Amino acid sequence: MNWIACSGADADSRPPALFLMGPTASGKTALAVELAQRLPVQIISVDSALVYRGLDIGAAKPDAATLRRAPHRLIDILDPAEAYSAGQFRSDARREISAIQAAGQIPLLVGGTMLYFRALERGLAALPAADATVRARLAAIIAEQGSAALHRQLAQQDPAAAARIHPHDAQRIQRALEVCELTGRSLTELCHAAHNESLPFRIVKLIIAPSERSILHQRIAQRFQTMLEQGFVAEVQRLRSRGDLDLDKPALRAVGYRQVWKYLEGALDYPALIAQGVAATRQFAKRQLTWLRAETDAHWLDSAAPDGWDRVISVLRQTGVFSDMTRRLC
RNA sequence: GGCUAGGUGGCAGAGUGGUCAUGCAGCGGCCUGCAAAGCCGUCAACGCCGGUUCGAUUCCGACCCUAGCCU
Repeated sequence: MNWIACSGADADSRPPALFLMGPTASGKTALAVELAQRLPVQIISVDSALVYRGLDIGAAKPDAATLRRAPHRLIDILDPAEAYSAGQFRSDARREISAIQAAGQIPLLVGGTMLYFRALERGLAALPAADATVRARLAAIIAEQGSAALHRQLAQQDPAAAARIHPHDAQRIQRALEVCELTGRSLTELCHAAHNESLPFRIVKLIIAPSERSILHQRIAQRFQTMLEQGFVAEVQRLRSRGDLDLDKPALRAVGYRQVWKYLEGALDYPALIAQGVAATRQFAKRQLTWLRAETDAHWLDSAAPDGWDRVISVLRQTGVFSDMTRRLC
C-alpha cells in the first residue's frame, strides 16, 4: 500500500520485484529455489545471518549444491567479526535488484529479516551509520549507571524519542543518543524529514507460513536436532577457536549460535542446549509472525498445502508478474 | 506393612489463615543502520475427600501418589 508512488487508478508499470517472506523453518528456501529453477527470477537473500561466512549449518544456509542450482546474492559477504546493518542491506539490495533487472530478470527477495524488507520498502531516514566509538562510550555509561540514566539524558535532547522508547530499552536509547551526538539533531527530527523516493520496481509480496503454530514448532524442533546431527557444534567450535569472536558480535547473536557457544563454554549442558536453542528459535519465529501479520498487501501461502506451487503460479498470474515476464522474453 | 519427607500453574521453585512470589516456556505487541537483536505486556496453581473457621493453598484427619529408610 505504502509503496505505490503513483495514484491508485492507473496500473503500476514498474517491473515487479518479488518478496518471499516467512518465519524461520517455513520452507522459504525450498520454494525460492524452485521458483529460480523454473522462472526467469534471481534470488537475493534478505537475512541478517546468511550474510556471514562460516555461519552455515546453524543459519540453515542452502548448501553448495543448492546454491549452484539457484545462486543467492547477499550471502557470505561478510566475516563474522564484521557488523551489517539495515542501511547497508538496503543499498546492497537495491544494487542487486538493478543488476538483475538489467539482465532482464525478476528479482526474488527471500528471507526472514523483516526489518530489512521494511527498510527496503519504506526507505530509511538520512541517519548516520553506527559509530563504534560513540557506542562504546554510551555502552560504558549504561553498564555503570543503567539505561535509565541515559533515558533521562535523551528526554532532554529528544523528548519525543524518550517518550516512545522504554527506559529499559538500552539499544534504542543508545542509538537515539548516538544520532544526536553525531549530527547535532534529534532522531525524531531527522526521521520526520522527507525521504520520499519512489522505488524503480513494484513489490509483489508472498508470505509462506504453516497454517498452525504447532506445525511450525514441530518443524523448528526437528530442524534444530538435524542441525546438531550435521555438525552445528563443530561449526561453532571453529568460530570460537579463531579467538577474535565473542557473543557481542552480531554474527554470534544469531539464534542457536549463542546457545551452542554457551554449551561449549560449559554454561549449558546438552539437554539445555537443545531446549534453549529450540525455544529461542520459536521466539524468533513469533516475532517474525508479528511483523507478517501487519502486512496488509501480501499473498499468504500455506507451507503445508499440497497445491502450493499452483497457488504461487496463480498469485503471479493475478498480480501481473507473468505478463511482465513474457513481455520481457518477447 | 511401618517410619520419615514431600505433593504448588506446561516446567522449576518460594510462600501465606483473607490483597496468594519469582524464573523459564507459552501467548500478544513494539520496532528508522546490532533486528536470528533489543524491549514491553500477559494467561495460568496450590493431589483428593472431609473437618475447623466468617474465610482455607496455608490448620486438623482420612485417602491417593512420589522419594528415602526400616521390616
